[in-house]
Amino acid sequence: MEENCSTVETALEMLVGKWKPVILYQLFKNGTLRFSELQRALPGITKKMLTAQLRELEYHDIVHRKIYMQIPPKVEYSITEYGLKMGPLLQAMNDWGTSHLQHLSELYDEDRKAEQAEAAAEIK
Amino acid sequence: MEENCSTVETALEMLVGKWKPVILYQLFKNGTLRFSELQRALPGITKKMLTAQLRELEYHDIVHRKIYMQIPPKVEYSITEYGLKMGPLLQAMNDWGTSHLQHLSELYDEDRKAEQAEAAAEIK
DNA sequence: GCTTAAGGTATCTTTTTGGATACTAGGTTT
DNA sequence: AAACCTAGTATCCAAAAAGATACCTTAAGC
Repeated sequence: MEENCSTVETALEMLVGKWKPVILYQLFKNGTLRFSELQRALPGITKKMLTAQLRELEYHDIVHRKIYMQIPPKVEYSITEYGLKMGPLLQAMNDWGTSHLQHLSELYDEDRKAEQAEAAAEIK
Repeated sequence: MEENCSTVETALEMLVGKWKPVILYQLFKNGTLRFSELQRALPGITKKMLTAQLRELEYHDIVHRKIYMQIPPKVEYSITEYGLKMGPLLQAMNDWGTSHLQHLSELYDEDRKAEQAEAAAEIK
């Protein structure tokens, strides 16, 4: 590991904020989506948030924004070629996250079960 | 990738919040540190924040808290055995972050250079 | 000539996060 | 008896992030 961890934080910037992971997920899955399609795919997101997150991803060269000059407007978003390189990292994070969820449930479900057993014993 | 991305968010929870990466970095590097040693290693962090971050890491079974019953108090923090398994993921994030920083600087430094060249051309 | 459409921006309010400061316990040192 | 030590809590306040809502554009359709 490095002397400081600003690089980890850089990686994190790409993913923090409640919406970026799911935006990336949608774009990785569907290839190309219009603004309104993304909005529909992300129940509860506001235009402001969606715009802000997409602009950050665009700045970082992860997402490409293609504007069609027509009215009503049409804008399509997709993962850039460079952005595709994030795939393995996202996959690794997803894998770790998956097994971590299981770890947590084993950890705390067992506590819960133990408490229930205890409670049951007291009733007797 | 999975149907939703809550697992990625789980992975992120372990790392978001300005302090967790550097706390983990210190503990991975040094093995075991007292509360006050961590505080010294993290210039600017308050006790409140340090405590909060450590408690979250402890809840997730990433960090172990060992209390010595003595006065003045002594508490040592270290990465759990389970937590060590995060090492490769942290490394992968660090690697991606490192190369991404370079990518960004290439992207935007070249713009700057191009602008400077343009400006120079206009002066002639 | 009013409405609808898409992709936003502007403004305000709420929520979340982080920080500053003061306080605690109780044995040891001065 | 006062001061110091460590590992915290408690309370209050500021800053940042997120959300709600209204508004803009310009062409087409009714």
